[in-house]
Amino acid sequence: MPQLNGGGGDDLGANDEMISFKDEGEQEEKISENSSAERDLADVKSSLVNESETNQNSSSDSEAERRPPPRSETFRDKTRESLEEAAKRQDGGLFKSPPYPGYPFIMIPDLTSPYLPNGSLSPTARTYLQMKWPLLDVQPGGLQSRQALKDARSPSPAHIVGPFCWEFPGQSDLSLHQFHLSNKVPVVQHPHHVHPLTPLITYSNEHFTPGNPPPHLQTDVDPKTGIPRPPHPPDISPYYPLSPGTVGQIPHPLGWLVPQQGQPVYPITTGGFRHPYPTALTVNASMSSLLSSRFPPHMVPPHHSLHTTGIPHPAIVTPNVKQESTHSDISSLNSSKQTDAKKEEEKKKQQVHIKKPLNAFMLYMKEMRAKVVAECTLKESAAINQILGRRWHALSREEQAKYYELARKERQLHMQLYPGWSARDNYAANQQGKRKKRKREKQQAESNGEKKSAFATSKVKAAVPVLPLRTEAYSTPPHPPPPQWSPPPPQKSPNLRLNKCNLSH
DNA sequence: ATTCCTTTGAAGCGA
DNA sequence: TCGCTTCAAAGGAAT
Repeated sequence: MPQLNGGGGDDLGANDEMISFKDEGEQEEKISENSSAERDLADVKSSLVNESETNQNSSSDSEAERRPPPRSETFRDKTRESLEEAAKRQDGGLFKSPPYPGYPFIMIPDLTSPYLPNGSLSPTARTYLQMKWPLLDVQPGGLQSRQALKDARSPSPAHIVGPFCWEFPGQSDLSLHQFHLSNKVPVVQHPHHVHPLTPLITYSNEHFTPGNPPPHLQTDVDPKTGIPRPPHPPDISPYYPLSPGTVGQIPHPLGWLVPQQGQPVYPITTGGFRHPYPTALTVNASMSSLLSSRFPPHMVPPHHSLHTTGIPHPAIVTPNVKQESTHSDISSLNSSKQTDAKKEEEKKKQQVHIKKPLNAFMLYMKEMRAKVVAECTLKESAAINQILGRRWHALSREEQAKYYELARKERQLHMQLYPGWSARDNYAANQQGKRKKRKREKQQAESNGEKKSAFATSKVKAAVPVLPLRTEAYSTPPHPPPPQWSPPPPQKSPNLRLNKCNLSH
């Protein structure tokens, strides 16, 4: 693990960590991105050659099919214009425009040591926290930034890192930049998607339901206990953000993504948050005590999917709750209550699923996915992940180190939260070797000469357009690839579906 | 409805 | 210790 200069000690910010994201670093970031994009491009081009040679029968008009049909721009343009105008007016300059359209506002400042030696948050960390939790009040030291943050908490969503995002029915494949506001967060997001600016470490976003009432309408009472809760869980790291059940306490960054809610999530309450990870990588005392009191040392009982605040922890997934409970309730009326109770118990046991902490790459993916999606027409995660994998390798050591460090803290916090948890638990939980067999079969098939991945030979691949390629989503590359650019590492399984990525670079 | 695909990294497990 | 496997996320596609 590379040692990061997390100290900084400079109240001006951790410059070393901001290289890629500060103003001048934006260029570097662009270069980096362009390099990776260029490399992607090169790969894709070569793939194109190969594919066009070997797969000439592939459909060439599928891209046209995939494209949304031309439609009236009036509403969208008007909306965009008015919103842009509003955003321009309200943009206090806190968040600068990204290098190019389609580049989300992503800043990864010094994650290793967000605290300055004096104990205060470094500006970059503040920015990061602010980014991750736009509504979070991370007290800055400077008056200016304080004011900026204050502005950011103003009721205007345009201020905030806030991705303005409207999804129009049938426009899921829109050129995203058409929706960008001043902050240009290129997200057209399905309601259940996770915005790139949401905390990286959201173990489970599935629970987030846009239909939740706005926070200010929430009764701040624990639904289970009926005991009033503090507005913010004081001991929960924002990196373990509140899962859906928590939306009531803390406005979710995606709050404004759901226009139909119509309820602004502002103003927000301040304070209550702490450092993303407890100082010195430990859960603070109060949290530890809470954990120790609520979490058995070896396993987390089902009801402990609720966190110390009664908030379900994002790492705990309780799928398939749905309406089955009601079914069972009904059936319990007819059948033996005891057997039903037993069944429910077993169900609950099965439902509790503490997910693995995300590794560095997963964190990176989570953050960058939306960006790649915005840059390309790709939507298939498999293809996106290929690109992300390349970009991951294209990252500098320092940049990767940030994610490694983040992942390390993630694991530590996970360990603190679930002392008895083991990855093995999730092994057994799923199908017991099903995939093992499949993979073995697959490998066997590969060894028999079937070298193309199933995906590559699927209908999807046939539908992947060779040409033309969508160009409108990409802007002209602001910078040529850096001279130090080096070819990407060999891919495990090159996939031609990357062709769907834009090649206009 | 479920599984696959695809990526990297962490962790488990058998040899 | 080594090598293999699973699982984290993601969502379209395939089954």
